[in-house]
Amino acid sequence: MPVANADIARELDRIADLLDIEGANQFRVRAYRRAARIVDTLPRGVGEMLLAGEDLDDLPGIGKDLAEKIATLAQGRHLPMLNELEREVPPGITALLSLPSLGPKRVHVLHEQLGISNIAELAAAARAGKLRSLPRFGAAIEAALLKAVAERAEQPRRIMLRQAEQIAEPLLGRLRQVPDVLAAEVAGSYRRRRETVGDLDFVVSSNAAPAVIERFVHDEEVAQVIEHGPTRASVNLKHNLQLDLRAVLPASYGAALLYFTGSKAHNIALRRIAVAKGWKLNEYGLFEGDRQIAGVTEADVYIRLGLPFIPPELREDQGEVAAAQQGTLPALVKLADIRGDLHAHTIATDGRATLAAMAQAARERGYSYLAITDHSRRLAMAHGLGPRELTNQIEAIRRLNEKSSDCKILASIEVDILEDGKLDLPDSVLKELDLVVGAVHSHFEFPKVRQTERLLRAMDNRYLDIIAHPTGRLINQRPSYELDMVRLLRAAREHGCHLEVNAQPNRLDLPDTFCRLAADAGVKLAISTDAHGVEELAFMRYGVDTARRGWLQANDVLNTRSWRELKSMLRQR
DNA sequence: GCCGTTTTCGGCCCGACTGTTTTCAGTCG
Repeated sequence: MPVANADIARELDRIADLLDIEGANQFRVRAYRRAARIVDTLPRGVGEMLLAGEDLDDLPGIGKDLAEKIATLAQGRHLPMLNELEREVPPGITALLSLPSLGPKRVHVLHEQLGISNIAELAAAARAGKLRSLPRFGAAIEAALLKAVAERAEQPRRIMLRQAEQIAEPLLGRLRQVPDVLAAEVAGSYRRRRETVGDLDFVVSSNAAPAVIERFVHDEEVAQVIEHGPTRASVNLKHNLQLDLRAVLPASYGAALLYFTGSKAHNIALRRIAVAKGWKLNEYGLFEGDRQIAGVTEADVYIRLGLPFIPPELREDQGEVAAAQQGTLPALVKLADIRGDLHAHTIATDGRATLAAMAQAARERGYSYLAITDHSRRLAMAHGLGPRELTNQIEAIRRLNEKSSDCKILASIEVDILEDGKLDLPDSVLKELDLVVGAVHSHFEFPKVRQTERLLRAMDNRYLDIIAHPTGRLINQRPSYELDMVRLLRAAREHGCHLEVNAQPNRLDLPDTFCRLAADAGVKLAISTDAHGVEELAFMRYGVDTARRGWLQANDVLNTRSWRELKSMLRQR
């Protein structure tokens, strides 16, 4: 049984932590952290890559030594080096690093001088007042640690992008109203449109930074000020989310926006380019000696570095810098490219709007088509349609299309893929539809091979056009079922079947990394909202965000096409 | 530990803020 990439990455991070506490060379520590991140973001399993005979040390940042260690971990074997480390440093000690103001140096001191190796021991020592006399400790840190340990149970986790929007947008609106604020933007993973957000990063352009910061820390949403200087503040919001605010002069706004949008790895890649040219890049600009040569806008900085503008969604150090240098950045799909929606429900099953209302809403969005995809009968909790009800709905759709022709309603279905891979409706019914969307709603627990073959079997049905929410994951709630994505993509390509990018904010499924893999495999994707009400048709933009993070261009997406073109790409009726 | 349009050795991204200090180390992003 191969070890999951995330588990390998965790081990590498643990090694980095232990080395760090031991006082190892910082660049060695960094190499392990970098390797952890690389493994964690690989679109494919390490075990799988090794079986295919691929060399891990072809990956930039992975050399001979780390390649061997990763291979060992992938086979579920122990690293002698890790055993060695754990003899010197108790393994549980790394948990201490998660506490504020505790880094490797102070944790090292705690262990050396007081023998502390876990959070309980730390709390006891803090209560006894033993920490304040340690070097580089004091009464303030001792108190902060006691407080942190007490609050540790309610650690906030990353929240979904849509939730973050609902907190960030009103705040941003208020910030832009402040007189001395010339411009303000939310940067960070929010601007990169990651599916979840760990904190909010606000960047402000102003000639009066201290006043802006001062005013902001008194905003009604601020629960606690963590730190507060003339150009920067960190606060906790009432929503239990941290917000970092940074204010710079207009001349530095582009550089600051670039810097705080990240990702950190992308920034490092850019700085390396700057250094190679003998320059320096920081949040104030690009500098030749003391002279600023770029930084008013982000594009400025990129151009001066010899690169085209790189959209925030691509800034993950996943090859975008090299692509920019070679002039092969993708022209990412845009919301305006979308011409219709291929997954939507009505009150016939679990939707909240009528067929007519959904059709009208699609027309108002300027769509050329909307597929009505109610559930099939197996999904009893959604009052799934049987053959007779579906036939009635097809009739109703035809009548609707006769009345109005500017937005075609497609007769479709979200048909259940049964546990053996058969579809939940007979072919005689499916062939009457304009489009067939299939989905897994049961037996998420199947092992990988069985689940994969179930989906391959479903694709054997010549009427299945699109597999909806292909991994089945719900963000922060339910992991993906086990699935061999490479095998699925290969089969989809061979069968001319397509996959969905479900735009529901808690699904975003296919996830971004798999979108990229799908496009590379030549599989076309439908970006669909799975709307259960008229307002959810607006979720399309989240699907487009995910697609853009997956490097998709308009050509990779089915519903950037007219219905005529799209129809010719569906499977033969 | 990785890596190479000056290098196979000697570099490796950069700065703000805090609490500890009496000039700065450590943490954090």
